[in-house]
Amino acid sequence: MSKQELPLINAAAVDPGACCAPLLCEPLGAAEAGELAPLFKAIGDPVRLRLLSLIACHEGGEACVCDLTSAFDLSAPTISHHLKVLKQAGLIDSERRGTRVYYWINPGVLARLSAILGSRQGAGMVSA
Amino acid sequence: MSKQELPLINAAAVDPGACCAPLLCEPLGAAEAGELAPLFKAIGDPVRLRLLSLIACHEGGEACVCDLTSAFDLSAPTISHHLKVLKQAGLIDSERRGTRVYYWINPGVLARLSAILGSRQGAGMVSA
DNA sequence: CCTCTAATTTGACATCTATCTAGGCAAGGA
DNA sequence: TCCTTGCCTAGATAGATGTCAAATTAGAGG
Repeated sequence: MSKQELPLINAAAVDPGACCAPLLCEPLGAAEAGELAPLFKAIGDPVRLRLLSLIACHEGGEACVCDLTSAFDLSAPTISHHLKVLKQAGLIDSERRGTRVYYWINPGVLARLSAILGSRQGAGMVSA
Repeated sequence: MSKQELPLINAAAVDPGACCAPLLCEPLGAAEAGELAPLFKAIGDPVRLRLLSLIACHEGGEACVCDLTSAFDLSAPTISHHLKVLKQAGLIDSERRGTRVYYWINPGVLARLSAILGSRQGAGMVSA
């Protein structure tokens, strides 16, 4: 049915020079998959996806926990838990400043994930 | 610390015309997050990530279950289960041909995810 | 009609996860 | 020193998830 749409992607995948979407290029090894999957898993939760977005879009590229908590109907410990998951996955980083803790996005990781899913673009151009 | 790297991303985010990385552009709404998260969750498992890659890279852009099962140290029902998850997420599609069932990738969905994570490129160009 | 192969469904089980309440720790101000 | 604010940790619990063995369906041939 939708097989007719595949050539477009595969054309990019076969491209020898700029080939950079492993997922569509060559079969992902078990090791690589074991490395990548936890990253996708981390953003595979609505709360964490929104947290990531809120942090990225917040003024100055960083947000304190109090800003984030107020955006959800969840308890503070729950938000804290999700932030921990994102941080352990390497998607965000944090720093305590006075009484507050600020979080910001680790932009390279997101770009890498995008490149892996995309057919080609976004690999080299975004990271730098 | 890594705040110095953000402006690049944000520059793209502020771009009024081509702005298409919601996650980095504007805070993701709960509804959108609830729609996107299951997709990331589906690829947030090493086995499913490899399955997706195996299918995409297989000759002809499609693979039968027997090809896939042999690549893992898992029982057939388990593979079947993961394929079902991927299919229900809309990432793959399938068709029975004789005694075998063939799976292929739904390329638009992957491109969309890539665009959402990427800072800009890959949004409009891949979908067509 | 029986059998063989390919794939899925069912049911069970152990593990993981999201969430909460209660309590603790750190920084700053009275 | 004591209180207040901001955030995290610990422990508990209900529900989701990954896996397998056993049973079931679907197609192709004897």
